[in-house]
Amino acid sequence: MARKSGSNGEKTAKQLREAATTLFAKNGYAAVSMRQIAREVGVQAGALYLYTADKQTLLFGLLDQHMQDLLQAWEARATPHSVTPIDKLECFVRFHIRFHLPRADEVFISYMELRNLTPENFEVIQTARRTYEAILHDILSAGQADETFKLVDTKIATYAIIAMLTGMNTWYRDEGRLSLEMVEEIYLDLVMSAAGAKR
Amino acid sequence: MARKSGSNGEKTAKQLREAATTLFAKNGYAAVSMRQIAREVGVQAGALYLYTADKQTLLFGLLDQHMQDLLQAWEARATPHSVTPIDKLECFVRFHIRFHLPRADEVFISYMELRNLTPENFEVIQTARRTYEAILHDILSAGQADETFKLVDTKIATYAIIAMLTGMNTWYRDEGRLSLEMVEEIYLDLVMSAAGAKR
DNA sequence: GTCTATACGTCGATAGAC
DNA sequence: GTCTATCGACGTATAGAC
Repeated sequence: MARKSGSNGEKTAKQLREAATTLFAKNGYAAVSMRQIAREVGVQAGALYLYTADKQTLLFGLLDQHMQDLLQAWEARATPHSVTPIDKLECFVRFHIRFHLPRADEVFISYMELRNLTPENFEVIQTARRTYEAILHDILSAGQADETFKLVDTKIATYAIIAMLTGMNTWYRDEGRLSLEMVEEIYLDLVMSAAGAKR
Repeated sequence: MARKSGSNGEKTAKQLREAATTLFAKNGYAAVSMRQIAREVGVQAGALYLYTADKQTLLFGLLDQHMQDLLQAWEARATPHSVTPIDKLECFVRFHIRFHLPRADEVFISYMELRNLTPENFEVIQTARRTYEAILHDILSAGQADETFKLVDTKIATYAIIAMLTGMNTWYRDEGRLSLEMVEEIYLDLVMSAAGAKR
């Protein structure tokens, strides 16, 4: 119920998000026109405005959804508080890779199109990003406190590890030399070593 | 000689490159118009075409210059072949940070605007980038061979280390908590640990 | 819900005066 | 070397028919 007879609005809305994600990732927000998106969806340009107030809102919706998905996915799989910092760090690394690797387009635009957000929208995304960074920073701080990690600066280590992990999306290809599982082990080793963790 | 009387073309050419770099970094290639750039330079839009064939050539020129500067700067300070892998890695890390940190805008557009290059221009930049990556990869491979480093995969370690180092540009501010020298030491420690180097 | 038609602005690039 | 003027195309977004 509550569905209008003969309409397929939900399907169109989904197609719109998918087409926008793909096109923004490939060509950039500013370089993609509403006409292009409409062509991909299979409707006329004017029809898109039934699903988004404007182009900016469309972009923000994609980024906001991505960040919410990320934080909710973490909450849904967060390890109990009883585990050691090393276990927590391993959990975080594996989570980060498994979440980000299959979402290349979303991750890409979430980093590349930040500057195309209005200041208000930018702040919302930045807040979510800081929340995510704080997860890793808390783990590193705890490990630093009980001397399982040896870090000069936990704040910079947080940035460095996230940059290292996310950089994976720039080179990883499904058909490539390495499977997802192998990539996970390799990065896990790099992160543990960088943190100075004894394993 | 060879300078036309009364002209200030060289100064304008330089201003054009600087304005384009700043604006592309801040707003993105696709979002910046030739009229905006002209306004920044202090000339009319038409006058820009005395200095660049078109907008694409302008972008490519900036990226190509940046990559050439990078590779030439490395050659100019390359350590003699006699040093150990650890010394070489330290040299590379310090070089990378000192080169990239003061060039935030150039580095930013060199990563963000790759997709706005024509395929031919993209290939030129990619080749230069692979040349730079090979420098680090050679160092890691040598250290792996003589067992000063302990890496699961030198190719991925290369990507990971460069991503980690370059990520610094997203958070570093001159007025921030840490000086360039301190950042250098912190990242050096992270890289050495990640490589499994005994120091 | 989707269409056509269109308002209205800006774009990259060029022509020709000075 | 720089200007003004302009071309033709394309941009976002809206109005109103169906």
